[in-house]
Amino acid sequence: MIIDKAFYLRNDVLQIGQELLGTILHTRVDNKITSGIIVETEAYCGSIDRASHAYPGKLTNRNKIMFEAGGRAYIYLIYGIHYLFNIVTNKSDMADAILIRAVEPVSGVETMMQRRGKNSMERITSGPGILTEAMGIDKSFYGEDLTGNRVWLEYAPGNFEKIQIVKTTRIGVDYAGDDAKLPWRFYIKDNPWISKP
DNA sequence: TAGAGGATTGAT
DNA sequence: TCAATCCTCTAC
Repeated sequence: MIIDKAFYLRNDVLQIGQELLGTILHTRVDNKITSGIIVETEAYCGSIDRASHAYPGKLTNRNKIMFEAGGRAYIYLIYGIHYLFNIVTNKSDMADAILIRAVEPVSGVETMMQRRGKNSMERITSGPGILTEAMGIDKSFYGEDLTGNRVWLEYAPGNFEKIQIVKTTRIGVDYAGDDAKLPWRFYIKDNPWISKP
């Protein structure tokens, strides 16, 4: 079952960040469908979180999609190299978003290995910058509706009930001072696909 | 309009 | 440990 708009529009980015674990992310690029179970996320809250691009409610040309209503994709380039995929949540003017840091490949594995230039499944989607490459996500997905037919999410019945969620600090946000210590990174306990330093 | 730096990765 | 690499933001 496709995850609908109401899921993303709730005013609780931390709750949504955890509920996304175990759901399935799909993309359709070049008529090829790739899918993966979301196993690692990070929450960013624009109004109170110094690690967020939208702190403190700052609207720029880059992050403006975060101020739209939830259920859209926020894509941006980091270090001039990698695109990162974020899910916008909450109602309009509330700049909350969730970074997808890792997925577990489910289908379209051949396509993902090909895009990553690898011969094995090892580490083809275990990191925010490489899962976008594997799934064909680039800047053209900026603002894409997450209930459309290029990228969408789906509930995986039973998954959420059986997983254990680990809460810890986010990665690469040392510049955010005390907010870098917030336990807003979530991942599935013992899952081999989470990103590793 | 120029300059600094980043929600990362992979090779050394 | 460190370079790659380019877009965005900020200040002049």
